[in-house]
Amino acid sequence: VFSFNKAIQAFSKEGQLDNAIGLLSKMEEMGCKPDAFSYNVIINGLCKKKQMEQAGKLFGEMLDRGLVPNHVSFNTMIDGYCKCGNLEETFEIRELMLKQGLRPNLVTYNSLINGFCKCGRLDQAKGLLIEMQEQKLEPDNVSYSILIDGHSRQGDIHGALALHSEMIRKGIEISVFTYDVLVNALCKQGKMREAEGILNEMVGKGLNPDEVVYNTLIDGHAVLGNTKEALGLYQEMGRRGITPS
RNA sequence: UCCUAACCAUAG
Repeated sequence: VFSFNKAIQAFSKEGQLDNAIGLLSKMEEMGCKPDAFSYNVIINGLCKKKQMEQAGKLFGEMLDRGLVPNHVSFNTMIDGYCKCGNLEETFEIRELMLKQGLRPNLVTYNSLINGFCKCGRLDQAKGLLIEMQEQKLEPDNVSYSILIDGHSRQGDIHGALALHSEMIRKGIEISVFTYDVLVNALCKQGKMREAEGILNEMVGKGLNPDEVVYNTLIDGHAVLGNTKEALGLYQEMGRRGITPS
């Protein structure tokens, strides 16, 4: 089963989902029962391609076969529906999940919060943040990155920065990824000085800025027509040993 | 071995 799952993973990664699905019957013939993992990988591939009808079909097939879906199975489906903007379906999945005796976990909430943020439904996203805490789940740096980005997309830079402060207050780790989101939020508002302040903050904390931070800053300057600054940052990235893509 | 977040790239 392990080997077949590896192969299914390989096909899925290449986007060759038909071949991956073909392996399900093949492994069956050879006496290897596909497990939830086998299905999860393929369903995730379909979700990434936004083929939710197919994903739902396979999910149903998994249940019909008597396989027990796990957190990853449900989270994958929820994320898929979120990415397609079909938030209604996520409630159905959540119900199914509870019927299976599974409580939403951190990834479930993060996926949902992302879905609502990307649809501009920030209030509901924040409601989910509260709900998860009521469930004794602590939001992590992913949760906050999603929300910071969500506020940024709505043009609410103050809300975004408030979340940054909240992370500091709560002692939640601010990763390079989170800094990328913050820098992007400021750049999108044309607040280049502040954005570079964040860059300095991360360097001050001993974190290594990555290529994305520089891409973000360079793009911010480019949009404003600040060629000199953009070029300066390009050179700075070289000095830091970052290879531009 | 499987699930969640960011930039350039929903390119006018």
